[in-house]
Amino acid sequence: MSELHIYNTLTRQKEPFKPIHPPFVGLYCCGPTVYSDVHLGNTRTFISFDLVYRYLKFLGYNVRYVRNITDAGHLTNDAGEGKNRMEDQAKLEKLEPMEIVQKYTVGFHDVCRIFNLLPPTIEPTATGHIVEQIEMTQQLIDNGVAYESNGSVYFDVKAYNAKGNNYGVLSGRNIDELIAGYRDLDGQDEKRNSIDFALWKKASPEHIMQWNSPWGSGFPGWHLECSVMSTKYLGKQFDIHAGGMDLKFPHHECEIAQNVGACGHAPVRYWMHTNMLNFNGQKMSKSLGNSILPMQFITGEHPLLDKAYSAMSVRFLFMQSHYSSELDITIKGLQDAEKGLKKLMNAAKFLKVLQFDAVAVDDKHDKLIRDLCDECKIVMDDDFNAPKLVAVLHEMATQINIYNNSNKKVNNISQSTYDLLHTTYVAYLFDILGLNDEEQMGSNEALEKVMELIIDIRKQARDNKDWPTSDKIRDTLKAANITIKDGKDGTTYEIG
RNA sequence: GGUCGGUUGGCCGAGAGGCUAGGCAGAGCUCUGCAAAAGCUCGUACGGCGGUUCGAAUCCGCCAUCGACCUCCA
Repeated sequence: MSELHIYNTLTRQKEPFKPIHPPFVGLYCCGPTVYSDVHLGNTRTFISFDLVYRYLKFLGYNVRYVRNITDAGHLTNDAGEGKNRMEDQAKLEKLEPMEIVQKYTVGFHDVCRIFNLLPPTIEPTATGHIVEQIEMTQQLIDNGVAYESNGSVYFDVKAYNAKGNNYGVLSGRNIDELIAGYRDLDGQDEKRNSIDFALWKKASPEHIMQWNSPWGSGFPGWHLECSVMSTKYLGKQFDIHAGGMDLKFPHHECEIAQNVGACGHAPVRYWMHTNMLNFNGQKMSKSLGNSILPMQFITGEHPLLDKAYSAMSVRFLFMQSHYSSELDITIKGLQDAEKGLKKLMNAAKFLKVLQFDAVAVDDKHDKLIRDLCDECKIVMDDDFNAPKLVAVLHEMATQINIYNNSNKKVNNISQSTYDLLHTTYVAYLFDILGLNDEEQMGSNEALEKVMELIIDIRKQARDNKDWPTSDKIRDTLKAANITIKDGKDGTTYEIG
């Protein structure tokens, strides 16, 4: 039996996965900032860790999956001065900050549902943990690695390193080089060193989102909430921390420093980072005009898209590349994914109607099927290798199709192998890759009855060799986006 | 400038010192009133130059090239 290995970005190697307190596993993923729509790259990360969550559960672990909602406190330097994003956006749209938060949180959850993400077991918000953030800030001051300055509190990176710690362990940076490379930004004069980062930020009177603290009225710094919430729900040391590669520095680096500074030891055993998403070879960004929202893929309403693509096609496209690889989305890639997914779903349908009828077990073929089933676990155990799993599923689909073509009889493998094929294919395709059959989901009874009738009428016409009528039905339906499929065992239809 | 990753067949994308990845496209075939759909079969690639080795796409070095991060960002 293989065992799960995870590529740990902290140690830069693949390591066997040993939970701290089996069978429990703590998994933390940096969630979205709900001041605007989640974008697709963000979605890729969440889908990647949905896969991780699903697979850990499949392996029998009792997983607490925490994914936060950042609804306060992030700073932006766009205008040359520190401002609260939530507040900026609120002014633009003339809404209350919490209205913005609510709107985009709901939108985020819609996207999660459509892409078939399992909800995390806890989804804490930053604004719901202000007290804890103040407490951790105080703890860091007490421990001598943070200082108050003009109503704000900063993490003292040099003092932290002087205690034998290493700010830069995760991202491979060196603080002297960082200090040398920093450009001047407003508010730097409050800091002892340019690399010090805010734990608590003083709020000017016009800030709408602010809370009282021992240092005056203000709001928490960018990195603090994740340290606080992961510690609160997963403990001072937990198994897996996940996020996008671009969060490695400074966000995750700061998180480590905060946790070590407050608790005295490293918080996370395995760090996992997803790679970036591009569109037509370019980073997806608003400024380049190639940013497409997740929902726009579903509706097809975007100039760069030729048509609508289902959420499952997009999810499948993601599953065809490893989470740690860059992924370039193209129209061709979307089309390919659509077809590949359909093939896998068709095989799942065929699998349902196969009948077991072992006339003579062919040991060689029996082994072939068993090996394919075993391969599913082996490849997933290898750092969640979804693309390879997809390849194995395709090979299984071919075997299923061969049975389907031979009178739907499974006649050369043992009953137990047949059962294994059945459970394995379904488990990995639906439960682990998290794909579902959208065609089936979209079906409704009334339409099915109508189609049954139409197909029957067409059959009569065909039996009478009334080709004009039969072709008219086929062509008219085609124009209505319904494809008639004449098979060996009768006619079926497909929407789309 | 610093840190870290890529460069695989027509396209996408895994793998990794010798053993078929897989998908899409393409070709052939089966089915079929025609077509479509569906299915089966086939294809032998690893940026360049050196080196290590019995053997390298896989390891080492150099070069070229693309990109990410270093500032909010998944």
